[in-house]
Amino acid sequence: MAVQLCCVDVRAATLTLNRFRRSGAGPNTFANMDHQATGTRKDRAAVKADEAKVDLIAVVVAVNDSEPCVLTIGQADTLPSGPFALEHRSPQSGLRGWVEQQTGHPLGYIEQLYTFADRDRIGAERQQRVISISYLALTRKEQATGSSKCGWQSWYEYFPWEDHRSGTPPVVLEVLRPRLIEWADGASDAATRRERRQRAAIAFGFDDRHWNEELTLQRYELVYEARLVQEAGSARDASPPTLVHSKSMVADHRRIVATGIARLRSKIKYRPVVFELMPPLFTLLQLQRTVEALSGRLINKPNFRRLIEQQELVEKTGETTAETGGRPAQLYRFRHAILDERPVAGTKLPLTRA
Amino acid sequence: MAVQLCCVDVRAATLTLNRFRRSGAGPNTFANMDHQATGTRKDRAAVKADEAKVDLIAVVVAVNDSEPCVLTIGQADTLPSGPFALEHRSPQSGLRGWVEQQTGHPLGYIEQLYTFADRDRIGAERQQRVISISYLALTRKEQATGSSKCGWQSWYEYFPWEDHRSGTPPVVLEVLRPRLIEWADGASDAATRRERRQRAAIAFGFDDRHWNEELTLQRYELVYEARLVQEAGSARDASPPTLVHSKSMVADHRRIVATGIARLRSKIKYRPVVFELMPPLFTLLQLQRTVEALSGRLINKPNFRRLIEQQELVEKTGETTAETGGRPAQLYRFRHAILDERPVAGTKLPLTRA
DNA sequence: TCCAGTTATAGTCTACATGATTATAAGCCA
DNA sequence: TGGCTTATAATCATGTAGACTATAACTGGA
Repeated sequence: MAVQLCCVDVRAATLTLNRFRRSGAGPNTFANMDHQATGTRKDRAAVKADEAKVDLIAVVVAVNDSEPCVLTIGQADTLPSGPFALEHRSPQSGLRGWVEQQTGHPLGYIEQLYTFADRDRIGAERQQRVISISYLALTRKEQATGSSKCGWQSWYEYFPWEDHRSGTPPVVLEVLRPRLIEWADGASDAATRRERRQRAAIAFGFDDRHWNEELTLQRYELVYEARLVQEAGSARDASPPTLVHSKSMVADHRRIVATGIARLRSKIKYRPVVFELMPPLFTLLQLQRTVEALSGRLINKPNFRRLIEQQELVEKTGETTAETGGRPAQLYRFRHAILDERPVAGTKLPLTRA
Repeated sequence: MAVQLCCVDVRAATLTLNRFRRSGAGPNTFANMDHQATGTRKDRAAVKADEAKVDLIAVVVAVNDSEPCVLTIGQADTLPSGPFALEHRSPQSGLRGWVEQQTGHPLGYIEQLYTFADRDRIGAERQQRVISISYLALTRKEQATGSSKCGWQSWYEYFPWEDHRSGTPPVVLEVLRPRLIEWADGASDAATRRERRQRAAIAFGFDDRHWNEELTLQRYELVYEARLVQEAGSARDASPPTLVHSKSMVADHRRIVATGIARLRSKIKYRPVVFELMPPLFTLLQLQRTVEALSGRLINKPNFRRLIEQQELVEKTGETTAETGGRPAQLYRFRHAILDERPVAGTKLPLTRA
């Protein structure tokens, strides 16, 4: 039990983990649906087995002016997505099509995030399962064709507690901490109380622990479980929860964004994916600011430069730019060749928490 | 172009990458099907859009006597799998059901590997897409209920070039290297020849490069592209390829196993998943042998012990065992508590290649 | 013109982790 | 008893990460 709980894939499978926790602990809309559905569906299984609708959904990320952004449609509360249709050659190409159609934005780098299948979204009319394959895409804003159908939102609008570039944001200690402690103490048995407190402390770095920027998904799971975000819903709850101020999204889209952030924050440390978000020419400080925007924490400048330069990930162009205010900076470009030279060339970054 | 090619997710998406390469270069069964199908399907799309069969498929791993094994059915050439049916509460539970039914083996730890959707498996009768969600599962052999329906196969039967515990295996330098060079030189243009040579050198550590055990999938992709494994097929080929001696599997199951191996080899370095494969009590050498079995390379003993002990991942039981031949060894157990104490407690292992 | 402020860039120092190696202890078996 | 096995402790050299300092080059305003 403990074994399985703890060793589930950090990246995204925590979802399953927490679903399990929820369904085991008290009334929850999702968990209930789960049980009901299981009963009624079994009869149908023989008739119309294993048919499913497959959705493709994208977390498209860009960084502009040191602000990491995610591409949305609707009221800035929906991720671009669409069904995986037979005419699509591959899910990736299908995703490109949907995103371009809905936002006018062409995609470059795409990587699969996670396939969500255990949430109980049932097809509108018939008893049908919906499976969502989520993807992380990296681009630059400028590549947009000026379509106004879409919007770029700073991802810290949805996760204000994730930005630690100017120190721990007030919301963490002033709002989240007391609320989470409240939530922890609201558990019926002592074991759960202790476990909840510890989870919160680990995820948010309470009690002299260090902040770990990669735990974005775990943190979202916590505020969700503690019903501090709108998506968690407040129906049938005796004590209406006071929400933490943050922008919400439809369905579980915010959770998917959290999954994407966590993946990206982890990945920039061992693969040179940051460059997908950079313009062709850039200064080292611009590069640093981009990494800082993504990871949500500041980096020591000399160390950053040293690491980047000694890895031969970039090369000088000879040109300089004076747009930075102070002494003109060298303009660098990404050395694409590095990817052919070294096995799985990593971008080591000075982001290893103490 | 180069950007996207190189930055695709190493873990599994290399599949897409290489599919792309193949379809761009010469006749290939898969690539051709791709094109044909795209044409005929488009008409149907409006009528019966986005319906799909979803398959669950498992790479179940166990280690016995320093031999890493994968659970198979049939002629040791098939992974346990089955359709994701409406009666399944979640894909994980569905997978557990299928594996237990087909092999009699209960599963503990499960993590999602990758969702394959772009390969052109079409439903037998009707034009229908098949999506496979693959999972990596870790257990121990003893947990089997003695069902004879299944078989455990050393994964080095399928990938003989992956075991470097007694140095570089002869097959690499004596067979693979010349064949791959042959294949590289068989390309029509010089650029492709150079690129192929470099890919082979990186993946297999030729030309004084270091062996990187995590590149299992890339290596399989190479031998597949060079048509050195049976799955690649030899029909319609002027020069019948000479196969490298290795056990093959149905469809793309071997590729899925390669994906699982790569994931596991990477994961044991930063998360304490090895313990899922260990008995409750074990000696440090047994633990080391297990890690060595998985990674396919030897580890420095004192360093391994130091790393394991200082991370407080294990604790002494006080008991000792004399079954090891020499001086009796302390029996340890995994400290499950560590998972609650530390954020995302990692198992650092002295496997960082120089 | 000079100074304050900004950024760029080079270099230093320390602590610690890693890799390689050696030494000693404790059992078995011939 | 001695030689074999393995366990376990300790040492040493190397390299790297993190923190810090110093200098260079430009802008804009007094």
